[in-house]
Amino acid sequence: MSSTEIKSERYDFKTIEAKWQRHWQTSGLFKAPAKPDPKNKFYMLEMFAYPSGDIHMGHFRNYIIGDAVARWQMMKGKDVLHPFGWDSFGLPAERAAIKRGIHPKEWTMSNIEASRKTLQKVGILYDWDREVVSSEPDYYKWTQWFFIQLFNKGLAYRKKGFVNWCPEDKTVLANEQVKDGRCERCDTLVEKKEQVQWYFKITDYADRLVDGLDTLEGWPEHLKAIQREWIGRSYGAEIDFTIEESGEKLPVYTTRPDTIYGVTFMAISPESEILNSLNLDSEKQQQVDEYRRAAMAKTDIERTAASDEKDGVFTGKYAFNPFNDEKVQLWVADYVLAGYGTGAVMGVPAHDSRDFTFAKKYDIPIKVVIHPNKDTMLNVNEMDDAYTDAGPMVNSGEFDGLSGQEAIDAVTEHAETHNIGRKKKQFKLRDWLISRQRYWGCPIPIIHCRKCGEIAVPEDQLPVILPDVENFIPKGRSPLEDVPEFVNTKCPECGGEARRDADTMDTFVCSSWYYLRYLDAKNDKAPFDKEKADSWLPIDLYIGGITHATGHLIYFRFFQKFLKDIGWSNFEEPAIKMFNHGMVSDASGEVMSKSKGNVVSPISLMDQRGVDVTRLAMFFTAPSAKEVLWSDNSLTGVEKFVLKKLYPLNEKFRSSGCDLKQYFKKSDISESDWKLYLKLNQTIKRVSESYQQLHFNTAISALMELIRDYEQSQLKSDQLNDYIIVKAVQLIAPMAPHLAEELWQQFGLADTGSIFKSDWPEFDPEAITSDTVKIAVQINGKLRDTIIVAVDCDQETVEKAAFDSSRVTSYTNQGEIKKIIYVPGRILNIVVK
RNA sequence: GCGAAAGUGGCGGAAUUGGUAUACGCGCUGGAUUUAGGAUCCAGUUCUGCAAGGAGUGGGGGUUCGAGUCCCCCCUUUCGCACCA
Repeated sequence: MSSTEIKSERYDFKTIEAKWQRHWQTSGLFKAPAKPDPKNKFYMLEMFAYPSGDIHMGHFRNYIIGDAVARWQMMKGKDVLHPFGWDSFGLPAERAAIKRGIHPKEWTMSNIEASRKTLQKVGILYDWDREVVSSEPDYYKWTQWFFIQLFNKGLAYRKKGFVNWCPEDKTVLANEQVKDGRCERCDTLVEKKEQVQWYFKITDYADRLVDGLDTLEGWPEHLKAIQREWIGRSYGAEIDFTIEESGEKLPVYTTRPDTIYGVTFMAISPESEILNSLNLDSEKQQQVDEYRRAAMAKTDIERTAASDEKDGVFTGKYAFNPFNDEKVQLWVADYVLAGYGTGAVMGVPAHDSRDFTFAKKYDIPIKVVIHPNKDTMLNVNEMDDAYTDAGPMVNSGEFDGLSGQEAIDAVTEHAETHNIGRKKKQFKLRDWLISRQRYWGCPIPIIHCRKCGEIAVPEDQLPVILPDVENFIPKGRSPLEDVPEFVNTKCPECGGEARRDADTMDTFVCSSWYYLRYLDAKNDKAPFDKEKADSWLPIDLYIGGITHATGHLIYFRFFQKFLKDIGWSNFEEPAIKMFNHGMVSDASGEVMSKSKGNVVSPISLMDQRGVDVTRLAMFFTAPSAKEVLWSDNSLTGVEKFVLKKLYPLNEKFRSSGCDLKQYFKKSDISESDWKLYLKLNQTIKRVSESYQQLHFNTAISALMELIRDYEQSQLKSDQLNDYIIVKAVQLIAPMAPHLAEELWQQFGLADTGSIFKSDWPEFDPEAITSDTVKIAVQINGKLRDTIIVAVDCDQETVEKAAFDSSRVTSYTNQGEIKKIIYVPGRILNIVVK
């Protein structure tokens, strides 16, 4: 007979778990009201999940945090909304379906079924009535509706451009989906292709996306920093250079207009259109064409890998610096990015490292126009890198002597008044490329008519249904292209022959608004009802991985802002608090993965040791934000605690019928009982604070201490005995819900309803501090003794008590007492010299 | 290279934010019980020292009566950005 079986005779977790999971579902414990009291609501949300069918330790951790918080908030009397749904469109489903030779829809739906059951088995409570499935027409109808709203405002548009192309997945990717020049999903090197694609004009919201971060006090600073950097706002000036002969304007963006007199060349990106209109000599033209071809054939990695290598080709043409009419060489160089600024830069080798490297390589003149300060001069021949800091301008005509922001402002102002430039703000953020050449996604609701152009599908004709097709294997162009009954249609404007857009949307579009659909999931007239949605918004706590910092977490903020602009919401930001939990790795710190064979399934663990034990073990191992190095040893301590201490409380309960709402009075109970009552109230305080910070590990250790002290004392008062037991069980309930609910019933309290409908314990402010305190007595800051005194004791009495100790006097006798510092209730420090 | 966060026993981690460092748990050591193993119970467990004592929160300096906590320099680790002009 194994030990587990012996234990389970007493704590039969399988029966208990099944019983309460059934009960919570049938009683609708987590059914949220349609409209809550906005001042007393809590919207708890974990990130939209792809239905993979199983659940790994990382998911498990994510979900139990959300579950514990939701249950806790419910006990605190809040109207709680805790919904769940499935991000079911996209590549993984399609890939899995191809592998198994079944349709993605079939695969998706059976996975959702399995995943939902798993979550229920883990005891995670959601309001399943609000479940959404992004690949179902009743959901993606509204994804299309959003597209059309954006389209109508000019925020969804098509343009030709160089895009990231993944040759493995045979689709284009957004900038956010390319990591280190590789496809985020399959790690294939991304190529560049010039194609017409759909974009969302997120750059229109760039300022608000940056500025809004300052209002998000509940978001981790680290995460906000990542977003700020990604959006990459910078201030500078655009300055118009002029091309020799043609006189054509060639504007450049610079953050350092104060270096304008140091320009010795200009460089244009190989992708730039300007190069086509330069009228180059045939020899130069050939060299330039060849360079452009070579540069564009390179992947981003190749182009950026050797970042200290800079190369380019001289075009044979010149441009004029509008500030001093100096003639400078015009180059093509692939270190200049096409998508940023104007796709051309002014080269200031003395004050920009990249320009410096480039100029050195091609013997382009270097001209110093900034000095570190008035007394330190730069000598071109001695420079081995550019001087990029601020400093007084020199060799700059009327601007000499100005420095820093003052210099920048003066130069910019000069440019503006002479109409040769202007103040400019730039962003690194690009528009969001949302079209994909894949089958399993939300169709783009646009009809292309030869006469009328791009026409949005009228709203009453939504959804544009994704047709059921046999052959959805990616081949480099949209599979829907080859479905005539889908593509061929009539123009809604003129009624003539027209074609449907055959691309599907990036799944990140689907997940940009799902949090709103939960608020009115069944609405077939609108994506949601504004009143209902605004009564729940914003999300009070949003839990998910930091990996989405520059993707989803920017996109959904963009959508919320857009909704506000079109009058569909009163809120500017979707989530007031964001929390990133740490990863779960194996015991040696390796990420768990199938190929490494180190994956621990939370499901089999829970089968063997119980859901609540597994939950508590995960909570206890580390604070939620930190990485967990999981080993099954993590279970040992909490398992003992549950089996030997917590569950056996049912035998210690005395059924005294105590009043849970009352506080005890010191005069009514014995001194030793009072001591434990103090411990209880300190524990309530500590545990509540721990929940607030999602530091469940310290909540558990506080409860372990309480139960330890409880067992060591024999309580005289039956009332207090029961009071402490019940409060302790309430305190652990959000983390170990089945166990707590079971004990609650065994205590005979179930008549009043679920433990999660009971009042979260409040500490008795009269019973936080004991009336005696231990004071540390220090000599010169070093602990020498401790004394116990009354809490309201004055300094004189404490000193007297301290000097009664020979351990203290043996030090004070060795010198003169210079000073005595007393921190009431804590420390007495005697300075001896 | 730039930016951010972190560094506490053998291990996971605590420390009311400047006030008794190492709570709670794991592991380990000794003892009890047991035919044995496992399980359980009791005691111990930062290092050093027989002890009194001394040292001690990555290293070095500083502020303070008092520093894991604040300031400066350095080292290490993790993460993010990486030609954004």
